[in-house]
Formats: sequence, structure tokens, C-alpha cells
Amino acid sequence: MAGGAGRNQRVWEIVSCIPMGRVATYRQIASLAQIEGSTGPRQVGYALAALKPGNDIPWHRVINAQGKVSPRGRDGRVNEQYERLALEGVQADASGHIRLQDCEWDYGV
DNA sequence: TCCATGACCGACT
DNA sequence: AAGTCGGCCATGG
Repeated sequence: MAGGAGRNQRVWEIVSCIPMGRVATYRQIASLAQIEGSTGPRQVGYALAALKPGNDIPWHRVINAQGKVSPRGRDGRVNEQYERLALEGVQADASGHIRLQDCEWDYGV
């Protein structure tokens, strides 16, 4: 591990700041992490992908710009993410679509 | 030290 | 409406 904090560490820190009952998009986190550009969300995705279990990072509160959870290539975990969100009061549509306008994390205020 | 893989988004066709 | 392509960085073996 790099002794110094890299982008991933930055992302994890921001994600851990997401309050319960709220969700943030990759795009949003990228903006807060100052990783702007077409690669922003991608870097955030990589950061969470590199995230290891054992951390207290609420990674399940991070969803894509479509208001849905991102399938990691394997299903099953997606269900867990929806379940965790539901326990926090974040309900998804039958299609798995979450109303960002109601649950989006407003970090600005 | 090098290679391969991985949770996205936007624009175009 | 849906599929394809490009851009980017960090981690593990």
C-alpha cells in the first residue's frame, strides 16, 4: 500500500461521509474528490472495486448516474446493496430505480 | 518490475 | 431504445 493516501483513500473517505438514508452517485463523489473529467466516475468505480471487506465504508450508498446499483459483473451482491439501502429507508422501484431527487445526498447544504 | 483486471459516464450510431 | 468505443488509475500476482 502506498503510505500516502491516494485517490482511492480520498474516495473512501467521502463515501464514508454519506449519511444514512442517502445515496450518492459516482459522478457526485468524483466531483467531491476533485477528480473531474470523463474519467472521474471511472476512478471512483475503481476505488470501490479495490475496496476490501473489513472497512466500515458504506459502499452500498454509492449508485450509478442512472439511480441504480452497478452490477459488478456478478449478481448477488447487487441484491445485498438493494437490501442494505432498503434497511436505511432508500427504496427502489420495481425496476431497481432509486429516486435520486428524493434520496440524493445533498452535500452542498 | 510488468501484465491484466475492475462498482462508470458521455456521445455517437 | 440499445449497443459500442474511448478515457483513466490503483491493486495483485
